[in-house]
Amino acid sequence: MIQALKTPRDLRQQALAGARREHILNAARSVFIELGLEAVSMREIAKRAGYTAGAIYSYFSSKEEIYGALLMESLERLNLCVSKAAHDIGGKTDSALEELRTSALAFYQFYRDNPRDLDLGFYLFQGLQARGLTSEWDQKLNARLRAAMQPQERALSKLGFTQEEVDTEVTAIFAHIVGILLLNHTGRIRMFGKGSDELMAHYLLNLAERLRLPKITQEKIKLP
Amino acid sequence: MIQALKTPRDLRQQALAGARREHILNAARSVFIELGLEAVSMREIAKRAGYTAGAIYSYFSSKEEIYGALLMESLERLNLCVSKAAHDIGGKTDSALEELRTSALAFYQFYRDNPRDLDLGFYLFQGLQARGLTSEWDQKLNARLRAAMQPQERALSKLGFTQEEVDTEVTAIFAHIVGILLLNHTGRIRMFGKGSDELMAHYLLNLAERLRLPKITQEKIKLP
DNA sequence: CTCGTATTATAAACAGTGTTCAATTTATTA
DNA sequence: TAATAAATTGAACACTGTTTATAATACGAG
Repeated sequence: MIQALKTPRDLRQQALAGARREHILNAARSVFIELGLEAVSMREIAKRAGYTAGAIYSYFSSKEEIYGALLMESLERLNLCVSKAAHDIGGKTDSALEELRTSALAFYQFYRDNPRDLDLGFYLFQGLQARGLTSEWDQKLNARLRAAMQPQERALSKLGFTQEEVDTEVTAIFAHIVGILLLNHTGRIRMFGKGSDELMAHYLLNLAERLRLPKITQEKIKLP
Repeated sequence: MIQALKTPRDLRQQALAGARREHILNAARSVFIELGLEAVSMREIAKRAGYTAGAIYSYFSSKEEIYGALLMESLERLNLCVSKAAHDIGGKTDSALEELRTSALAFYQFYRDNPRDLDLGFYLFQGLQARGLTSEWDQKLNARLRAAMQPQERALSKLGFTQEEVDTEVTAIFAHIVGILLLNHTGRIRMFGKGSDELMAHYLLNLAERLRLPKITQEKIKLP
């Protein structure tokens, strides 16, 4: 029977299905937080949710899609964290540089203090499409990640950079912070006898000086 | 029968075993290069080596140990590549800054042009001990990775930095390059509409300016 | 050359994994 | 209450890394 308009019953069932989906997501998050990414299995998630492994596939098309949903949540928290920090400092100072530093620092601290979220990000962002996640997911996640950089972009704009320069600078800052986080996360940072906080502080200080540099034309440079 | 000294036969067998180990390693490398890290399985390696999966365990104690051996090879190539670049430029200029840039660039280019090696590094360096690799492996791999930074350290020393400062700077450079590579590798760099070469060029230029900065005391800074 | 010993490879099994699907139970409407 | 739709199961499938008893092979000693 074809039914174009949704009856009240369909709506109710849809809501219930949504709640069940959320319930499974909670179970997945709990096992992820407790046991870590590598230990997450469909059967373990199902056990905690009071289900059988197969049942989960009525609500998620794959395990990776669950990861995707968890990562989306994570990025949402990141955005909350960063924008809150930017807002707080915004009221206390009119220095765009301080805003930039605070936003960058908040980004760094979020992942420093929530290593599981870093796990998830590193894992899933490597080969989204390779893991069966559609490019729709890719775009959504990208958008939320980039949104977390927005306070920094605004600050850079205030500092007088052109849009082109803002893009370059924010990417550079992002790369550096991610690099520090990765080094710290993999323990490889001990290789140099440094701490990630130390490195981050060093970078933020240098940042202040670097942004007063004369503008540089990069067009001439072509790496071999 | 206890035999302290090795008989000629033992030596011969040991050599043969070594050759077979190398043969298996070659098979593993070929499947890794062709199919990628995720597609590597013991049975596939065994098939290419003309073995059965179980036989491999006479030569490697685990799959991760094969990865470890491959990563060690990879780091050896990296070292060759970087030190060659540093040596070549060393003859052409007496500018320590150019040496620094060239070494850093060579490091970047190696991984840009050999994404499989980056795969391996990212995968294995996350949780070496978590994957059953002994801390002996950890130390060896760390040493080879750090060795690839040595030309940069030497250049920084020439530039008059103290050992403490050299450590900080080389770690910062390492972090930044790794960050760029990760961004590029995961495709996340398109998020900002930039290319990794562009970013790297930008960084190397800024590097020139940054290193003329007045020395900074970081001790005062404590991140919350 | 043959025998007995070591070395080496095999094939099967084990305990997992993600995923699919026919069958069954549960819930809701007519 | 009967018919229909939705939700859940449990078994199966094709994998994975790893272990181990068994069989095949190579090799030196007599």
